[in-house]
Amino acid sequence: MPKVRGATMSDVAREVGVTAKTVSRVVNGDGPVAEETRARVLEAMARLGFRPNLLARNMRVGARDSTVGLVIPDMGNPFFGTLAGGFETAVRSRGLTLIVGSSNETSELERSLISTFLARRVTALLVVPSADSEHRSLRAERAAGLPVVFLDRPAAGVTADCVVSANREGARAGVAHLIAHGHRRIAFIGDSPKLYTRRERFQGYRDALAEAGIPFDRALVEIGHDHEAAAAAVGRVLGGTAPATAVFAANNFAATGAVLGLARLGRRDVALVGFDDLPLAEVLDPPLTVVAQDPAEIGRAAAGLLMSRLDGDRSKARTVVVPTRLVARGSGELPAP
Amino acid sequence: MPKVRGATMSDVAREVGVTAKTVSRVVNGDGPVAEETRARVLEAMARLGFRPNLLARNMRVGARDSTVGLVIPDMGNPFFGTLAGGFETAVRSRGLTLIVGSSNETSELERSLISTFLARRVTALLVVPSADSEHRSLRAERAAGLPVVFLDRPAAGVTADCVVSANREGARAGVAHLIAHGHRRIAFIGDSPKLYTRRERFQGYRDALAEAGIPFDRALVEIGHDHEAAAAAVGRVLGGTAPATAVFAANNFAATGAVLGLARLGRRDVALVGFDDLPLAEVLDPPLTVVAQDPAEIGRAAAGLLMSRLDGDRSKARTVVVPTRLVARGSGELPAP
DNA sequence: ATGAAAGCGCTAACAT
DNA sequence: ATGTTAGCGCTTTCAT
Repeated sequence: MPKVRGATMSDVAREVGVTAKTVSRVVNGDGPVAEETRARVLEAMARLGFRPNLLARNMRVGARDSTVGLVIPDMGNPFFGTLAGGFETAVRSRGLTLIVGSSNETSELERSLISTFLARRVTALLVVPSADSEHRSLRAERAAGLPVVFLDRPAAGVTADCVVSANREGARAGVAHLIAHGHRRIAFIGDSPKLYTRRERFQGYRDALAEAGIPFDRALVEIGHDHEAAAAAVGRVLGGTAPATAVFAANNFAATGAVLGLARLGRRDVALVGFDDLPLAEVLDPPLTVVAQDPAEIGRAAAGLLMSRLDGDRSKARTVVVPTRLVARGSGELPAP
Repeated sequence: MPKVRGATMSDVAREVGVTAKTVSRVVNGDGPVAEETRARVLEAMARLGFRPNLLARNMRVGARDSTVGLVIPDMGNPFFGTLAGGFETAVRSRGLTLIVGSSNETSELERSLISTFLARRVTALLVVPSADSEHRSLRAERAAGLPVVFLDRPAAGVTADCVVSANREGARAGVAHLIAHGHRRIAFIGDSPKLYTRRERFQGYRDALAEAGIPFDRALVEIGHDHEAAAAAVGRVLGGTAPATAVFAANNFAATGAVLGLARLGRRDVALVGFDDLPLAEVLDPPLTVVAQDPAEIGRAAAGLLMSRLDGDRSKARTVVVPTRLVARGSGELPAP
């Protein structure tokens, strides 16, 4: 294993015939340094390929590591990727670097990642909590002043800052859109009810029905964890004596599954609104109407929350709700028969 | 700004009435410690909420920081996200943490990120180089033993390990697939020729034509940087006196643009093969045939390369080519008229 | 304008 | 089985 040790300040100092402290002054531009000395130091730095060791600096200064730890379920999911990107861009100017890990929605990996991040003395912690995790252990860290923000879903076990989408209101708006086009039999296809986002969106669905005075029908509620399950669910809600005329798909998989299911059935008369946008939504036939989330904004909001905490804001935990936006493209505007 | 300073080994030691070194022994389980001492140390650690400071440890041990710096153009792009995920999973067991930054395809941000990572003394550096960047400055780091791997595209200025998709061969296979279905007038819609991946894929396109003895026709080559441009390009190659009967879309945008363009023209008779898979490919009508890349495998391959370097492999720079896979779904199997 | 000494939190290499 | 000393690379605090 090669020693990758680079030149240190002392190395540079020795070259020039000064002390490490002088080099430090040149590097950080604080104390006064003679022009000629500075020049020679800079020259030696360049010649030796010196890079100041940021970790040693942080340690001596007593600062935490200039990183923010982010735990997301899956880096390949563009929702979380975009969120991370929005956050990173927003904190970059503050000199913070993003360190990420994916939990695969398991509480074990999540715990282990958080633990690593804390051992690294991250400046702040951002977590998309997995379904079954709890975070009592973070109370002490929070009490000690470590900013903690939960993303996309609130956490169990701690009260902490949190940024979520307007799931309930977004779903309400999506379903109201279908109702406005004359539908009264609207199916809901979503995740398992144990998921926070599904519960919220389901509430929004019921809100919209209630507002319009449409009775709730259990038979129109289906679970579809993946494409195929959702496609099958579409078949069920479209059958029976009082079939649905419209579908509200409460997540990405449900939406694409619904598209697939409708295509297989050759049904071009069923209205469809999905929750969360898809890159190909507009090339579908008909183009898919969705309730779009704004993951980059969730990241930015988290960054804002975090930075205000770093600036000394000790007020009680806040929850930021990031608005969704109804994007009407065609599939949701099919009229009721 | 709150002091988030946690308990140190000395704090724990003082509590128990031993020396820091003893606590260190307990934490790292190296030297011998009396059962009773160990118990009391553990108790004190728990009580004080002690977390060993990994950064201080790495510094003292003379190890580099246990992170790998990864520079990608865009975290929201699932290709890079999946790549990062594949890498992260593969190196996790080695105790390496991923630190990421996005360059937005700009050489300035890329340079700045690399610089930050080097200042943090990352264990290794992974870069998806932006088009106009050059990395001469990394020669010294490489020479000093820092593992550097370029991803998706080779870099200018340094010879280093590199992992890329089988762009040329993949494109060749995709176009050959169209030829096998009787097409002889096959359009190529892709990025600007200054991009490495486009150049490779274009070569593959020409390889396939040459193999089949089909003359190359400049008029069938179009640039489409985004959906709309690609959709428009489709219109052009389908017009004229000798229109295309099939389209090879050399990237994601070109592929979705082509789908859009064909839909707008109401053309269901034109065969289409895209390069790089899409989550919705199978719900399109007809389902989209693609040459799928394997971003997770690119990440894993990079991890493998990297770890062998960390294990002392000093052999000359290697380039790993990750195979692509033709996924026939329907759009590519439409027969030539 | 520059330097000397001490120490951030931890551990290597010795003691004892 | 435990403690001492020194020092990783840097910066603080005081000198000079």
